[in-house]
Amino acid sequence: MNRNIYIYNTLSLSKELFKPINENRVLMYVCGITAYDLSHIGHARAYITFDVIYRYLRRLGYNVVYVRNFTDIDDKIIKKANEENSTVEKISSKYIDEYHKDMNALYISNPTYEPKATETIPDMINLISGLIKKGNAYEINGDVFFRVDSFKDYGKLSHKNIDELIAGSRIPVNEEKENFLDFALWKKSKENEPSWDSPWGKGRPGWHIECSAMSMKFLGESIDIHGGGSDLIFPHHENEIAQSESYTGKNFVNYWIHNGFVNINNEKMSKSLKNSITVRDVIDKFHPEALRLFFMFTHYRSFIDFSFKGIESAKQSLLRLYQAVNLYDEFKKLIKESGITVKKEDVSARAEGGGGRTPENIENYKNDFEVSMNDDFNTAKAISVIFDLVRKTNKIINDSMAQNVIISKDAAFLDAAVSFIKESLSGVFGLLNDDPKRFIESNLMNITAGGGVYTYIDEEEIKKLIDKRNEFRKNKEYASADEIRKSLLEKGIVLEDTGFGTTYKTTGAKQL
RNA sequence: GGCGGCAUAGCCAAGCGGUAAGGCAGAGGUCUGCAAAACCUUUAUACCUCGGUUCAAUUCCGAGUGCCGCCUCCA
Repeated sequence: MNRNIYIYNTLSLSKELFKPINENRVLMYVCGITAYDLSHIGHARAYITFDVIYRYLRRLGYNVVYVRNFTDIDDKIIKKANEENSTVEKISSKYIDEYHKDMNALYISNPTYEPKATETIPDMINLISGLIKKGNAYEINGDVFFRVDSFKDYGKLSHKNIDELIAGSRIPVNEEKENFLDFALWKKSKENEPSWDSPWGKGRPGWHIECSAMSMKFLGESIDIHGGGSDLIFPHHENEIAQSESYTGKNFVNYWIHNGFVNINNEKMSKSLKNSITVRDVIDKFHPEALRLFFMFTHYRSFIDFSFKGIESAKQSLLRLYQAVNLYDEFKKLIKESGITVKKEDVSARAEGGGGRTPENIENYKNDFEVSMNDDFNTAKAISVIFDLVRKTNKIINDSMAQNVIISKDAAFLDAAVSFIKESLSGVFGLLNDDPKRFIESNLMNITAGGGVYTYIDEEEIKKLIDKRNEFRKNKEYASADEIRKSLLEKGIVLEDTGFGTTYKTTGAKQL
């Protein structure tokens, strides 16, 4: 296993050789959601990105301790609770449940720990007290703020300088604070808000402090990787650094990893633009793995423009992957049952019709795959290695079936290749969770309206017509059979005669 | 205003100093009553423009154009 991973570090804005603090253990923290609404595809991208990183590091033999938190106390949750005449606790636990459903549906593996902010309040209070003692924070009437001026490295992650931040300020200065950049560590609670006792009276934690507290509680004062969406760089992660490093005097995080945003029509997805798409919107219509693969095709740091057309394309690619694995399974069955001969004499076999193929070495592909993943988790490149392999295995199988013979070197390569395909797709990318045969069949049966156009279909009527047409076909009355197919096509229904009967799908272009 | 990112075939997207991965769509072929599906083959000789460095640039540097993000809660 080649562990020379290069990771793009937001701190240095460059790729750095990854060296974990402990030789065989990786400490990783990823900022989770604020639980007040259904997860959107931006969340999906973030957590799929880190899921792949998590899976890959484990595959390289690292023992990864992975923490992904929940923010279950915050302004937005309080607002939602008020709107729905509910409680903060009920709202957050509801959306945590929904989130888990989505994560499971997307085959995102469970982190080692999933702490909630509200379970870590005492740790936060300790942290804040320590910061006050050290002069890094101050209290004003029950609120506690972090004194940004006290941390000389402020801005090192987002590469901003404090003076310019002040000059470019878009928000009104809070007169109470010493400096408008100072951020809340502890907020005095208002009436009817959840609150906790603290040395500064009843209140609740500010947002940033929770991640520092949870990271330190579960992983220690210094960790290897801290990740999240690129929108968290400033101010959230910048603030985390300030708090944590002021408190411990140690380096908080060695590698900061941030994933790029999901755009809709080339614009940022946001609630205010009313263009946000939930995970449910996608997986109601497409296989969850299509979303995963859609993300894998683009490097995690790039923007990605979401469209159902793109998912459709990814779905087709996914089908190709399943088809390849299925073809192999069928082929193995064929070898067993009927007689495809495995020839040992490579030279003569190839002369007879092996196609002059040069024997392949699976190690080259494995190496290319690893080198790609080691280069800042370049999944797009790694997946292209897999597709190369797919073409090779399909070809070997096709040639062998046509000639009724397979040379032993090809047979060995084929076995090794398919097992690598399966293992890397499922192990690293989290794909191929379904049985290939089932996946393919359900896909052909699937009534898809391409491009997001829904079509009304009278299923009974179509089934009757299909039966009628098959009668004609049995009697070799092909003209009448074609007539039925043609009439359905005009309504946007495509018939397909497959090995397991006649199926149909819609073109999505026409309305019934 | 400050900081940062991006611009590669019809679409999506890797590559980032040695002459363009991969996917989708399209075309041709194999198979099939015909089709479809599947599989194979095929698809970039100005890599936004103009300069520069170099034996060599899509890749580095400079200028320009066009998109986008952060600077406010946000994955």
